[in-house]
Amino acid sequence: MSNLANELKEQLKENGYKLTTQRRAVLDVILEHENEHLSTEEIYEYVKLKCPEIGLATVYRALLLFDRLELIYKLDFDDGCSRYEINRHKEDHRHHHLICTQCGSVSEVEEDLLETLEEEILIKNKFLVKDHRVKFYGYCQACREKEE
Amino acid sequence: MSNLANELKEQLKENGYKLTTQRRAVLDVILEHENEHLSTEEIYEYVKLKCPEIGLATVYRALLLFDRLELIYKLDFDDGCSRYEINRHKEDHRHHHLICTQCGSVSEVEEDLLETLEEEILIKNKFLVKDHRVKFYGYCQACREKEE
DNA sequence: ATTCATGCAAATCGTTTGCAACCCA
DNA sequence: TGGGTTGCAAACGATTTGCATGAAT
Repeated sequence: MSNLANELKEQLKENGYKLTTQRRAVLDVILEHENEHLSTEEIYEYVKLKCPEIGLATVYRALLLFDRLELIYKLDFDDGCSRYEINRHKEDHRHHHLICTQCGSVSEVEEDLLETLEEEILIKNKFLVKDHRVKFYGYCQACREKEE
Repeated sequence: MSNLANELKEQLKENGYKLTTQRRAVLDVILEHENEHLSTEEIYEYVKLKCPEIGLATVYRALLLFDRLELIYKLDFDDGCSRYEINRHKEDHRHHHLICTQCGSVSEVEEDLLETLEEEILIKNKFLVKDHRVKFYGYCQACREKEE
């Protein structure tokens, strides 16, 4: 059993949940497709290759659970469905998304320069920021080159 | 007719759309409830006071149109429905949202300190940022005071 | 008059839920 | 064994669409 599988097992046990074949399969698919921002339906299609009998509802339930346990992150790229990525928050691998409004591609930035802004917010708004989500909209390199 | 109504009329005419009573009513409601982040259903309820015969579908269609014309902004606070606010982008009144994960309240920050980050993104990622959306999650003042 | 917009109801889509059968701890 | 978990199908809620009627330019 891999490192991550063990970690998952522990996380589930701590909260009184069971490590089932289906849950393993769902997490494995997300891990095998890092940076692809798979939607629930896409995850379902991939999981079916390993687990042909799995139901869509089970995938939804697994994703809901992983999201609550903060193993994964729900993303919203305004395309009408939920997408997910592994939560690397604890390792401080926070990143933001660059969404190209021309071709729809999504890439990532590793930067995190929001600390100063968060300090200001605490002072001015008395609001304690614990997390943030940032989406940048614009034109990717490929689209900009095509434009010329 | 107010400034904004005129602006709306012009925006619609430019694109070959008509200024109908219903569209006026929808925009008026959003304007009359600034900073309230009304959901479609809430907008519908308010609009019915002025326009009792209006159908929910018409509200959806008006909001879709205004969003495409960038008169309004669609917001997503993860509560399962679309919310909207007037787009003050052109006036550079850009703001971000502070979402309290305890009580669910949403407030606003006027700050915009992302320019430096956007410059860096252009250099490192060759991605030209035209717009961005930022959501901060944390604890509002009221909830933090209750905690103590 | 023409063309676009509306209201209504039905259709759609993503997601959730109830329940009997099932399986991990 | 027993309570969490699954698969299935039905239910759900938000949003969209088809169509005949109605209104704005």
